[in-house]
Amino acid sequence: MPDTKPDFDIRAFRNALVEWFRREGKDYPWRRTTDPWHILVSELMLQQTTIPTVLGRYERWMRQFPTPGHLASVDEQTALRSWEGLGYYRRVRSLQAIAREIVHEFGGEFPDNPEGLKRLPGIGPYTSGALLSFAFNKAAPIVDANVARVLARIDNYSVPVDSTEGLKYLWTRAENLVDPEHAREFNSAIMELGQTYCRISAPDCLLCPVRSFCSAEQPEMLPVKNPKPEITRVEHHDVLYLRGKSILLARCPEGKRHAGMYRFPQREDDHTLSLPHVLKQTYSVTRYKVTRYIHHVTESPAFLEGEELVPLDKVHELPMASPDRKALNSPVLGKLLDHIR
DNA sequence: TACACGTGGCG
DNA sequence: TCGCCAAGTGT
Repeated sequence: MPDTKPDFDIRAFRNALVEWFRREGKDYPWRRTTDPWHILVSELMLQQTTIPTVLGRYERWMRQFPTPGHLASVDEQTALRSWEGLGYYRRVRSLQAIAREIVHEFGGEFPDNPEGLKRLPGIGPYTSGALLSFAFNKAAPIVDANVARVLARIDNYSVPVDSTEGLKYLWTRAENLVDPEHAREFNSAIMELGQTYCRISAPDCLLCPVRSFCSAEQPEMLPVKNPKPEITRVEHHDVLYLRGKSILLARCPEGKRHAGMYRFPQREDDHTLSLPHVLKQTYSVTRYKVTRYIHHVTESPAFLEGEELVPLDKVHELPMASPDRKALNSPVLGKLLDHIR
């Protein structure tokens, strides 16, 4: 068992890590607060998203929605629009659902225990631990990709970290290691170690503050992960249809990708496909590599479910996924739109 | 359990 | 150009 490794001095490990963090830890906006609302926003933004991306968005979001009440009171479209470009839009729906629950059910107070937190949508074991430690300084474990890498290397652990067995091991190990006296600093430290010295490629073991605790023989080979699904190429054909000073857009249905967001209407009929395209885009979305053609349609198509004409001066208010926003802002479409404005 | 869910940066 | 990856969760 991980907690019974004979020559591993847990207290010394905690001290080395926390002291390193106090010396060299970075200063992020979300490390300057213990307000659970601020911590929650930062954690949801940071899920599968890089720190530079979040640094470019976090403070503006907090100015717009400084309390749960501010997000609870706007409509979903406004919330989605504010999240635009960050991806994984379910996160902002969860955030708004949580905000409304905090305001209307919990009198504005966050739960400070794992049972209460994990009942909230979008909060899993990682985010629960992050809130408990970063906001409430409680000795809750966290395991994210950084912690998994650090722990796998420290223990020279070669079971896939995304397997059931691997996850169980890592969470148990994280729970044993977390410093009960300095949970906030310890969890920040172990994550930051994974981003700096214990990085994925070319780890800098010579400068690592906990190198004397590490068993890794070939750190660059750890952690082991399960293989990823293959990439599938797909083609989409969409239409640009303008009438007066409006554009035809489709609202994505609930429960599907980009739910609640607006996109160019899709068509697969032979007539549409026979028209020359005004724009060709390629982009990746999860396991798909998409080639998307936008055809300029001049005769009114039959409107399908969820499609509506949107005045061009309102388009900027609607939430759109990045490829659609980029298409709309592209020079070639811009020229067409300017022509009728 | 395996897959869906976005995006941008980097080697 | 391409594959990999990031402070994961829901189903």
